[in-house]
Amino acid sequence: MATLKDISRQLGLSVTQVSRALNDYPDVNEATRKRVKELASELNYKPNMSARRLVSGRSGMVGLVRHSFPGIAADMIFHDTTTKLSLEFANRNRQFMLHVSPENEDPLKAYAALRDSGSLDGFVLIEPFVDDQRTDYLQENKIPFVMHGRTTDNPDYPYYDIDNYGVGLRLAQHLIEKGHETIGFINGVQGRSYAESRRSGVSDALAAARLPFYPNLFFGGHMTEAFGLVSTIQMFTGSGPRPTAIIASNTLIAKGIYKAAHAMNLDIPRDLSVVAHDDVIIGLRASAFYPALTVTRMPFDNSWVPLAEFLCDAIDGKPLNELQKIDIPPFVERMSVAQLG
Amino acid sequence: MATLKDISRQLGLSVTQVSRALNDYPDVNEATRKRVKELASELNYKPNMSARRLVSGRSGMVGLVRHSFPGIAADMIFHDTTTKLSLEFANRNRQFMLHVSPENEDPLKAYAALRDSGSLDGFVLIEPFVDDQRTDYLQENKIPFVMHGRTTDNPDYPYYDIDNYGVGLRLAQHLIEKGHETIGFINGVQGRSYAESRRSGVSDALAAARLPFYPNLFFGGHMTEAFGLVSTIQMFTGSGPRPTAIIASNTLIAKGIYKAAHAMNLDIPRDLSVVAHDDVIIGLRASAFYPALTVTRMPFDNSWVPLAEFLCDAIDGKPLNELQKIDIPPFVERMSVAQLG
DNA sequence: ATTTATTTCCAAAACGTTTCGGGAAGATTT
DNA sequence: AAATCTTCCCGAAACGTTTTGGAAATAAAT
Repeated sequence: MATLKDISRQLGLSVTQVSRALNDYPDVNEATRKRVKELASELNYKPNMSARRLVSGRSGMVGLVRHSFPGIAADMIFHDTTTKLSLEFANRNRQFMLHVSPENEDPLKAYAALRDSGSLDGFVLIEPFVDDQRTDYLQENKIPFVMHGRTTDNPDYPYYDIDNYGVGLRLAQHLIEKGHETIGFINGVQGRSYAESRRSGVSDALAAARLPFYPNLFFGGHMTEAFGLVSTIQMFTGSGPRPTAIIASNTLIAKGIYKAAHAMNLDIPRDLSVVAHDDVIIGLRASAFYPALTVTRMPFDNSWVPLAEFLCDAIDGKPLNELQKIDIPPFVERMSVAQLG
Repeated sequence: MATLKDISRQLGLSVTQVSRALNDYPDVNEATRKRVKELASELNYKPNMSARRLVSGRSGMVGLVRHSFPGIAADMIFHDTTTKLSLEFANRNRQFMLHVSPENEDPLKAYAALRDSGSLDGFVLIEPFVDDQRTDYLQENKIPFVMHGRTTDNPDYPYYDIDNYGVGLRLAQHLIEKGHETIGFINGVQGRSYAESRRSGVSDALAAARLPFYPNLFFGGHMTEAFGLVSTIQMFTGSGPRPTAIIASNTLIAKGIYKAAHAMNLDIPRDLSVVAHDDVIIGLRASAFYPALTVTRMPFDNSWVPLAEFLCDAIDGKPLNELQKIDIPPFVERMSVAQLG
């Protein structure tokens, strides 16, 4: 409720000087600064954000836009994302807006509307597709953003990602080293860039070993336990070759594979080997699988700090080369792979 | 980027008149209004929110504050709440801020800081306790809010709630009518107002039938499947009387009861009857239990529209009596209760 | 004694909108 | 012909900051 004017009046100073005192400008007497700050905290002065924004052109707010869809309430990873990002931004004195847009609305419209109205400084983008329209649009309109993932190998915008190509490569190589030749792969949704990168990695590893990539042993879809289970059963009931090992794109899928193996009386790893990438999803520890699951491991939680930091820095105009990071998930060998031959 | 001034200059009008034209004031010629609106949309004019806020004193933004805690990522109901509320507010042209405050921070401070800085018009409060500090604080500081639930029976602030006393009463009465005399109750966290109300309902129903309320058959805690399972087993392995029926405060708990019964070789409903309140949590349909679960039923999803509406209306100054609503969950009898005696 | 720095301050403009108090022109009533 | 409505418009103030371009006073250097 108290304004700069109130403080300046009570202290016999100008509004200017009060503002400068509070913002730690050098050209104000230390004694004055002290008086100002004391009175400010006594009056419980809080700068009016709207006024500050109006003059600075910044809102101090960042946002995340997502389409509503029927299963949104069940999307734990999205939930994790929103809460953790909100916390990270709060720590950086930025406010976090969650905008869930109606299903029928153009997603790009939401970005523009939020930015043009001056209420948002930038965005966190999640779940990129290989062919993603948002990056072009935002770049054209000079709207700052940071991407969780990448659309291409070496994009010209801020991002945090993990080496998904390496994940696919490493997991496949491990199975190959162990003598496997008929390898299944249950991946994430086709078109999602992380999924395509992993696919390339797997594909290149197989090609390098002159092993075939069987189309009927490859599945792409939403990474749930049910999807892993159904896909595994299809691999074993179809007409094509049966796999001796399966690569899972996350631990939920791996869980489904374990359940399918159990249902079909297959022993892991004797009859079927399994490897996966482990995002360290809550309530699902790869080391607690039986037998313990061999994985590449990189917690999702490692993303939030760089994402928040990069976005804040991007808004503040830091150069691009300091706003990009790729983590390489270490490989953790456990008990879920058998040596063949 | 385009401002009122740009439009006024191009049209040879005053800024005033352009503003009034766009805001549908009556004292502007229809022809003029049309010209203005056309040019505005052609220039892709979006009113600057900061400026509008500065003069109106409102921000057009509402928020939800929650403490971070270790299990926050697993809290599906909270996730449901945030996404659905964000959507509802977006539909009402309000923006939704999610503020997850650090664990060590005073929650009340966050409310004050957000309000005083003029960046938020009001709050949605969730998960009230019987002894909740927030309502007093917010009312004292004249900060608008709406409560999901109630702290007392007939509070003087906007809220949406269900008749939790009635839920407890109805479920207990049903078991009593069926001849049950030794009834267990697995409730939500003690001190949460919905849990205390249900407890009163159950307690009153038992008292009216002159039946005892066994302390060792009563459990209160976080409503998870694990909690239901463990509590049930404790009821049957303790030294006190064994229940013939259990009331569960939600369907997750009921699921735990079913699992415990299965593990202990108890048949539902022959050896143990179960009733529950059903919030219609995603992925857990009471009608798909085996045997189908008898419940009082009121979807959580019914809350979002009144909550969003009440908060918007409260900010706009509507009278209190139009901002309160209590839904009464209908009773749905299925197959999980046996007739005794 | 004059110039040159340094320190500490301020008035005024600017950001983009809404709102208040009129005012001019034309139409309608006395 | 004068007075009274309508209709349509506008200038100026206000909201609370930050920023710009100095200015006054004192200290230091010439």
